[in-house]
Amino acid sequence: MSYPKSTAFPHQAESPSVALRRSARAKRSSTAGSSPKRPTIRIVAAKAGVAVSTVSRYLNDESVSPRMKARLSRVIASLGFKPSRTARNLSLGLKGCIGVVVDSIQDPWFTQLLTGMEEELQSRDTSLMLLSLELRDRYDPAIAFEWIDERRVDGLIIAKCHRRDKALVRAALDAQVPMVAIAPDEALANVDVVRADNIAAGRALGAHLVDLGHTRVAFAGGPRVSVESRHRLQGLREELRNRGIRMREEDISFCASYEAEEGAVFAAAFLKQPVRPTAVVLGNDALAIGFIRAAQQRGIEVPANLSVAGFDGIPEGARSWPGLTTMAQPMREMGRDACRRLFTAIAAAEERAAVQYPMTLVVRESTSAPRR
Amino acid sequence: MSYPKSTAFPHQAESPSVALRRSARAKRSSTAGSSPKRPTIRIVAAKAGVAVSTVSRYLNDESVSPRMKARLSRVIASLGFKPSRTARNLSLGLKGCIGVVVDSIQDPWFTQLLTGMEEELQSRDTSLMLLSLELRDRYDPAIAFEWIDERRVDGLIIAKCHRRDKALVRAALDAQVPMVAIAPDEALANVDVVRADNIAAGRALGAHLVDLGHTRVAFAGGPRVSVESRHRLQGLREELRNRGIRMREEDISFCASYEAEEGAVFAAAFLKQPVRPTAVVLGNDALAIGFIRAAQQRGIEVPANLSVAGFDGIPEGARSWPGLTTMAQPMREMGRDACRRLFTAIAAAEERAAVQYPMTLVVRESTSAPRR
DNA sequence: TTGTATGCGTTATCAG
DNA sequence: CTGATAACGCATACAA
Repeated sequence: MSYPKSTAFPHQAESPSVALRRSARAKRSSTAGSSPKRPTIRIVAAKAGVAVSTVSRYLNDESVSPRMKARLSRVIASLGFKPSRTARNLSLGLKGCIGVVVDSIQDPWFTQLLTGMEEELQSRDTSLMLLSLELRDRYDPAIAFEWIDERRVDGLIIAKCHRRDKALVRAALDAQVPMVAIAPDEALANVDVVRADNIAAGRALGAHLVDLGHTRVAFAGGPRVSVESRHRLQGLREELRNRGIRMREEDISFCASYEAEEGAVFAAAFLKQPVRPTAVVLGNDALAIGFIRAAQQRGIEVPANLSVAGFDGIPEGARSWPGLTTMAQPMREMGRDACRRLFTAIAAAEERAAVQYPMTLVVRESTSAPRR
Repeated sequence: MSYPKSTAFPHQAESPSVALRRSARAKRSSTAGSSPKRPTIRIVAAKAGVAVSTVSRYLNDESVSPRMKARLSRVIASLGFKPSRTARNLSLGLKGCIGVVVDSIQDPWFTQLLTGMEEELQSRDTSLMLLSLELRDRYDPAIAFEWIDERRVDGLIIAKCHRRDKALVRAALDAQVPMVAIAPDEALANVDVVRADNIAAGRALGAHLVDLGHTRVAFAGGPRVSVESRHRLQGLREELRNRGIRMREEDISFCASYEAEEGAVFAAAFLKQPVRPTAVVLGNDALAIGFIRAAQQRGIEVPANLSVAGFDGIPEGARSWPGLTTMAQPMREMGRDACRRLFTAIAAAEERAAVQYPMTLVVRESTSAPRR
């Protein structure tokens, strides 16, 4: 049943270009009518008795007389004509393709974003190229630089832009490749930014915990440099203070990354304390999930012994037990918006802007009133 | 801090085509030297003192004299020339883009697959279009049909092809759009198929459980029509029988889908039994995760009271507690292979094939010896 | 092996 | 408002 290695991968022998050329040749020679050959703008023009330029205008500007519109509309429908996006792109000097860069495609946070982008790209008939910066277990932005240098993409979306990506951002800026950053870890000048309102989210989560009766709350963010984490902490701290609770410095820490493993690492240290906070807020859901796993491993019951909450609202948080209380980002909408902004930037280099989306509190089982 | 709705979405006002045309116009008129204008094959030819066709051949056939090769290689390097993929595609009648269809992009199973595709597509400089068949909460393959009818993609990869997708497969076949199916739920004729060896995987998991000392094992698959589930069960059953254990019909069932929710539904029924098996194998990891959540919710300890295992090897299974014992598929490699096969199919309509990849046992915390 | 000429399907320019 | 024609950058018959 298992496959013989020798026949399982016979596809590397031939270079891509050679293979594709053979394809085209075959297509042209096989005039055996097998392919009905799609109609072109020229055929439409001929059948309508007008010039191709008129058809082109009809397709774009619409600066055509009503009578002409009606006629062309009929001819196009009867022919089933669909303009060739490839030819259009060649003429316009576009690629019909945008690049999407992220640390890892596997990140569930990104997956939701991608769903939003999918929606928007479909309606534009634009394709995308994906790049995981850590695909091969080490940071490697080389391909992104190629995209920029060789203008292989019409624009760039960079998700969770870190400090280490600064060179990438600069390259895109220099090459005048339009770019949108989603939830960058740092403030970015001259770049469209789409992110959630983290300060407000921190406040909302703080309110939730205070309402439950907690009086000592810990926070463990992602990397210390992450502005997202700092804002979440800021909001949390503000809300607690407004409610008369002052966070202790010893209850505030930062993890090496936003990965679940680091949440577990933090848990190991945190749970050693003889007397500890009754609730802990992690910098994101992944950290929280890693934290809860480590806590359960040690026999700590969540939320009976300890309330835990996160940020992002990834689906995984709803599938585990206890379900994770979190501040959810409107990821799908943010993904759509990032695409829209990118397209307007591609169309015309206008002024950059930054938006903030509100997050919504999702209460599940990982938070409860503290034990008295 | 939160955004005013009126300014958050100013991007829908203009039609995509109008916007893009403005862009091109701007580019051409702004001859202010801002864009260094990438060199073309014609410029290379001129600088090398040869015909463009020679350069083209150098780029593709390589049927060029060694001296010419050396010269062109130098010129191309000095100019930093990169061929335009758009122009190449137009000439070859290709799109430079493949379509990838799946029930939901959010499926972690698919996410791993996508990572493999990413690798392969990068090296080919090909982009992709994504389609979630259930993006808008109901099955809607309309866009996939458009891709096929309008030849908007050079080929199609369909992940987890179900019975309901038969019309799609037939349309692609009729339109002669090359296609590769990954882990289809049914047997498919005339289509390249990439899947894991589910029978062997079922056996391996059965061996693991018998080795632990289990003598009564239950199985709950995905939909009854799924050939993947049936094969997994078949392998499991065979291995148990070989070890002298006969599965009871009452211990075999199927879920309405492969989603976590259905695992929880099954758990509700399963856990009602006064006397029950000491181990349960779910049709995939998602079902197993849903099952475990429901079990924990009812105070059942896994694996102390019940061992649980799944198939697929999604990352989430490693992040929960207890970690999920599973048969892992080489998803990344399968994603790569699917792309490779698609490209060979695009290059030349050869005979179809089917491969099976071996799965590997990953033992985590959700399985243990049964309580005596 | 190399050069010439033409085609791929669309848009932009400039007359009419 | 409409038509003719030159790009866009590359591939390929065919001839040399």
